[in-house]
Amino acid sequence: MNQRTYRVRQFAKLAGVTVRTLHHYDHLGLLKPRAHTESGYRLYGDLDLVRLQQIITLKFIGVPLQQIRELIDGQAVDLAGLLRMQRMMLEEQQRNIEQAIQAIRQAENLALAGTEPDSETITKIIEVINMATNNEWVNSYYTQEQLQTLAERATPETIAEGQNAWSQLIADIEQAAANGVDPASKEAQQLIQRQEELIGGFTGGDPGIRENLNKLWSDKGNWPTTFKSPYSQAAEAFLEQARGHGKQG
Amino acid sequence: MNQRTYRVRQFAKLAGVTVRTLHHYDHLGLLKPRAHTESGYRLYGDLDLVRLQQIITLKFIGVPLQQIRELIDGQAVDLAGLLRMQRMMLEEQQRNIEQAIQAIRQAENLALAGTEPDSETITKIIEVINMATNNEWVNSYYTQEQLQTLAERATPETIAEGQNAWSQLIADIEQAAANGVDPASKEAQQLIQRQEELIGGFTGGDPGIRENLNKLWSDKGNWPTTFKSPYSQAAEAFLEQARGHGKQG
DNA sequence: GATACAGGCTAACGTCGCGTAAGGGTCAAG
DNA sequence: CTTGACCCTTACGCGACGTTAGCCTGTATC
Repeated sequence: MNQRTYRVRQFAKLAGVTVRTLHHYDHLGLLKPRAHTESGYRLYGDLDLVRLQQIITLKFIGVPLQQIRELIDGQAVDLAGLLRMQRMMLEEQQRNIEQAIQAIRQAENLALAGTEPDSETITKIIEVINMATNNEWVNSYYTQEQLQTLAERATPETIAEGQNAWSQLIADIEQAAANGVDPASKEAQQLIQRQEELIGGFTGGDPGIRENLNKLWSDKGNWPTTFKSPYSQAAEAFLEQARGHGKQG
Repeated sequence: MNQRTYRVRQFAKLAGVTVRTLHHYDHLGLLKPRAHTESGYRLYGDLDLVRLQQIITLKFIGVPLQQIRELIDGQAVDLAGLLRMQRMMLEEQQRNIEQAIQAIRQAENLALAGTEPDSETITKIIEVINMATNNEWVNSYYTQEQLQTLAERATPETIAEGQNAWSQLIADIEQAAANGVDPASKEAQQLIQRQEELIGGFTGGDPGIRENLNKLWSDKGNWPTTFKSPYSQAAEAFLEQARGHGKQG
C-alpha cells in the first residue's frame, strides 16, 4: 500500500513550496525523492511529505538547513539547548524590530507635518529615528518607578500632541535665535514659558522625574554620538541666556 | 578647523561597525573617506561620521544600501511611501517571529516533560510546533467573542496544566488502544470521562465554544496537512467505539 | 640597521536560501 | 508531427558583509 507518488510540481504545491526549493533540498541531501522515473523525473511519496513538513517547521523557527538535516537524520543534538537558542535569537530580533517600527512611526508622525519632500526632511527624519532608537539609553536615566509613572500617563494621543507641540516650539525657538531676538525680551520669556509648560506636561509635576531630566541634560557631554540635541548651538545659547534673564528678572 | 581625521580602525570603533563594513561602503560608493594618505590609507573626518550614522540609522529600519545612497545623496524619493513600506515589512516580520516564538515556547513546555533526547522527541516537538503554527487557522473556527472568552480564561499556568494533562491523557489512550482494551470496559469509559473533563475545562461550559470545537473535528478531512490529530488512527477508532458504548450504556 | 608587531591595502571567494535564466529532454494531446 | 506543459542539470545573481591570502606601511625595540 501507500504507493502514491507525486512529481515535483504536484508535490511542491501539496506542501506549499516551490519546485526550486525541492531541487535545492535534493541537492543538499536534505530531502531526496523516494524514486526516479527512467527519464530522470523525481518521484516523491507520502513519507517524503512528512519529512518535508518537518523541514518546513524547523525552518519556520529559524533553524538553518544544515542543522535541520542533522536533527532529522537523528544525530544527537541538544534539543532543549537548540530550542532555547532559537527562542533567544528570535526574541532579540523581535526587540530590534519592535524598536525599528516604533522609530518609523515617530518619523511618520513628523513626515506628515513637513509636507515638502526636500533634502532637509530626510535629515530630520533620520534624527527622529535616532532619537527613538536611543530610547533605551534615555530610559536608563530614570528609575523603574518613574518609568512606570511615565508609561501610565502616555497614551498615543498625548504622545502625538506632545510631539507636535514640541516640534512647533523648537521651530519657533530656532527662528527667534536666528533673528537675533533679545533673550531678555518678553517674546523670549514666552518661549521659555512654553518650554516649561511642555516639560511640566512630560514630568507630570513629579519632582524626581524633573530632576533626572535635568541630570540627563547636564550629562550632555557624554551623550552617545547618535543622540542629538534638537536645538542648534545658537538656539541653545539663546535659551541659556533667556533662562538667566528669567531668573534675575 | 575640524581637521580631526581617523584611520579605518579607529573610525570603525567610533561608529560601532567593522573595518570590512567601511571597505564595503567605500566600494559601493556609499561612504568614501574624506582623504587618503600618500600610502593609500583611508582618512575619515567628522562629516563622514555623520554620514555613517545616517547610514546606520536607515539600515536599522531595513532600508537596503542602494536606496540609502539615493536617499542621502538627495535624489527625490517618496519618503512617506518608503517609511510606510518599511513599517509594513517589519510588522509582517514581527508577526512571523511572534508566531515562531510562541511555537518554540510550547515545544519547550513539552520538552521538559520528556527528558530523554531520543529520536522520537524531535518528531513530537515538531508536531507541537506545527500545532502552534496553525493557531490562526484553528482560531478561524471561533467567533470573535468566543476567542475573547478563551483568551480571558487562559493564564500561563492554566495553559501549562492543560497541556500536561492532555499529553498524559493522550499517552494513556494510545496505550489502551495498543493493548487492545475493550472500548466498552470501565477503563475505557474512564478515559472518555477524563477527556470530557479536559474539554469542559477548555470550553468553560460554553455551549457555543463546544459546538464549534465539534465542528472543527468533523471538518477533519479538510485540515491543512501540517495540522495533525494528536491520536493515531487506532486510538481514534478506539475513542469512537468507546464513545458509542458510552452513549448506549 | 634589522626586526618584530600592529595595522593598512586590494582581490576574491564563502555564506544562506533560494530566484532566475539558459539550454535541452519527456510526454500526452491535437 | 508539432504544440504545450512539464521535467532535467548547470550556473550565475542577490545582500551585506565575513574571511582568508598576500603584500605594504609605520612605529617601537633590540
